[in-house]
Amino acid sequence: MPSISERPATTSRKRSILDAALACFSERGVEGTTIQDIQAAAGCSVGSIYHHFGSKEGVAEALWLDAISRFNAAMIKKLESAASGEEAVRGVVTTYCAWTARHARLARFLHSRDIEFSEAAKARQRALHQAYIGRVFELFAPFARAGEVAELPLHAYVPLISGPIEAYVRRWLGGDAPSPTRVQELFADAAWNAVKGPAVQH
Amino acid sequence: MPSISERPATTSRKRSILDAALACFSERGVEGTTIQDIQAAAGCSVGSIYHHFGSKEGVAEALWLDAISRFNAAMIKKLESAASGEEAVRGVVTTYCAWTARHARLARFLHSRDIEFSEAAKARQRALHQAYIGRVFELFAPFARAGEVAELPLHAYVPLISGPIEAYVRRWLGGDAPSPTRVQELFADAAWNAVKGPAVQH
Amino acid sequence: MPSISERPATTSRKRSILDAALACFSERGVEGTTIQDIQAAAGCSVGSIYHHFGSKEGVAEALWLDAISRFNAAMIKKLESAASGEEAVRGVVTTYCAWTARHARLARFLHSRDIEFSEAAKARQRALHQAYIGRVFELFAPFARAGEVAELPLHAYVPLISGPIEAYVRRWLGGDAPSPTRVQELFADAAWNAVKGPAVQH
Amino acid sequence: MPSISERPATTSRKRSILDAALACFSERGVEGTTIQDIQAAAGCSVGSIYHHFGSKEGVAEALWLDAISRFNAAMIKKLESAASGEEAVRGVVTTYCAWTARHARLARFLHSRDIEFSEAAKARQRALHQAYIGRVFELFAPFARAGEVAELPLHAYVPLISGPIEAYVRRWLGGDAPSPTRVQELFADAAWNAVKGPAVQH
DNA sequence: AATGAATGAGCCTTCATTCAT
DNA sequence: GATGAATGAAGGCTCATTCAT
Repeated sequence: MPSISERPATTSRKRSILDAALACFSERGVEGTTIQDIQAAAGCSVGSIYHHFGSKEGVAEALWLDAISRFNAAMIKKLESAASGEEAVRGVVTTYCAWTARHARLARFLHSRDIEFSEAAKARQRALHQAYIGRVFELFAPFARAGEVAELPLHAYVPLISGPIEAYVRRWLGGDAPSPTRVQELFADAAWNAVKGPAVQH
Repeated sequence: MPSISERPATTSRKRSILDAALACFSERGVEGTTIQDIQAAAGCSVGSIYHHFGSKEGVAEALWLDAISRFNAAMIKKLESAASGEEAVRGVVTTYCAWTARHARLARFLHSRDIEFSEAAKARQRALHQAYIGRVFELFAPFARAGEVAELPLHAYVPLISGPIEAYVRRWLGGDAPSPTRVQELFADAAWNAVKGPAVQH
Repeated sequence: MPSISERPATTSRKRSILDAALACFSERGVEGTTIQDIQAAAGCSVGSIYHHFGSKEGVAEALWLDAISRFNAAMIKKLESAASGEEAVRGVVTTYCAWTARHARLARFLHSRDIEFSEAAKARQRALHQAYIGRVFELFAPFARAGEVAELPLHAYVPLISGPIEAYVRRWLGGDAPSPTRVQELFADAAWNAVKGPAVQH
Repeated sequence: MPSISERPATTSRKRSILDAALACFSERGVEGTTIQDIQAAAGCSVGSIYHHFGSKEGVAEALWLDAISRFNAAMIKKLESAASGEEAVRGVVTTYCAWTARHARLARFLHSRDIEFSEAAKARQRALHQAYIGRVFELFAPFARAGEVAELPLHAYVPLISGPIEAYVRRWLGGDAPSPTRVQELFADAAWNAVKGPAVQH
């Protein structure tokens, strides 16, 4: 089972290339960023990027998987400390807000849909996602069994809980809305209302 | 005030170029599509595209504004027939579902964020959006005044109502979830719960 | 059946690119020649080469097939006028000499083995070769039936007749031997001796 | 005078690099082979190749001179045991066949013409060749003086004797003809007929 | 002797755009 | 309006070579 924990530290050169790439990607998009851009930002040679990542796509993929791992780790950590269904659901919304605010560029990168990843990268992502979503459902299971959380179609939970805050954050990242911290309680309410179960007093 | 109605009829050549472009864009993305691709798909010459749209970006922009206009028109039409706040809110969700299902490629194109449009196009879009959102609030105003719809921060309404179904549809377009028609009532419930006002019996 | 005749005249731009490529290839080899070299020699743009030939390899292949066609045509023409087996065999040697002397750069290009052609090009070459070798055996058939030419393993004829002059010419093209015209009668004798049949007075 | 004998023993590391290089060269050609390819095939580091050979060209040159030395040694050994002109000439053909069959990859490498060697290497090669060809003519001299071998232009001997079998072997190496052992007697006959002198009964 | 990360000049190729017909 | 050959700037990538360890 793929690990959900923080990725191990990479060599500083690899790390600095990823950091430089993120800066470039969030300024000009992935397609709009050239290898020259990354190389100049990282203060290394073109060859070094290819030595470590094989291709420009390889850099984007490494960054993508890295970002997913970090996000998942933050979310799991929060859920592991939740003592009730409500706390868990509200935690998803607030953690989404907090992580996104702290890692705005990484979040923008994860939201961008102008990348076509290799099959290998997508497979790796699916593995990460399976491990992640499996753990999430595992953590929610007790609350579901207790009737705190309603029984809904499996694919409905995530959109119902995260959809509003995702949509809001997208607008915020695009400069079309104020900071999400100002609405997070409101959106946490909505998320909880959308999935709370029969055992909860209405 | 920019028109919200259906796009004006264009020459059949322009139309066929837009159709070809949409097919290419949804297969390979905007950046991934070349003028040659569009030209081959439309069965015309390169020069013809430049004659009608001036540039590749011009094609994407025309298609973008066209899609927005069509979507907005469908939504406004639905809202104009809503007799209550609940009917209006649920109408947003179901119309979003229905339009997206009927125009999947166009929806995917609108969802893609790999385009950097010209200032002129963005201005035109803003104008369309202002007209649209203005009309939407105009149509909701009576229900808000009657307390059917809650008073919330302005930027919260759209994410709360459309966020879940948008998130779901994104997954569906990506092949990761079943057809949205199966969950649209559930999501309409959630939308209504999220914004219904004090005048409504809970 | 593929034509053995001279290839039809191509547009002058294509022709001038092929000519420039030949000049470059014979000076620096195929691997050693860059697209920039060809472009500069042809006085055209980089794009124009790609427009007509698709790739650097495409240029080399077109030149290769062109050279083969021309050589084959010259050889067939000579053989069609041969009235006896001896005349035909000696004709192969003298035509080889003459064509090679007149088209030294093309001959050097055909002799170079530093090219790896595409399957499509190799298939086209095989077709040309089949048509050529078929016609050659057709023209030799009467002399073979008459006993003027000996019965030998099929794969032995060409090496026995052309091998010595080919080896000599290779040395000449490499600057290691005098002009082949000075030895062509000697090599024609050897070729005829190697394949003449029982019906010939020894 | 440069030695004609078998190459001196090298360290096993140098040997394994040369073997790996030969394998790569015969699969992908010299230009098509990278230092990385050789390094991977030899199971050593990039630096090690540079330590031993100085450059990629240095590897090819060492292999080239090694192959030439080996071939020459085999040929000289055969000629030293020839008791007559005919035996010598036939020996050239059969030795060419045998050596080529036993060292197919090395033979293919010697046949390839996609290498541009350094002046130093070419000088070394010329020296080897002078020593070799000098020894060959020395060994043929008695037979020539006795009239067993005809008086011909100097540059004609090698093409007349070796040309057919070279041409045949080239086709065999290219997969276009059966094993040369099946025609070697026939080609030996032809070689002898091409150069036998007046003292021989026709 | 061995290692392999780092370098960077240079190459092939793409593709939006132009313009003469 | 339509055509498509021509253009050339710009980008991704390769790979021989170096050098600190």
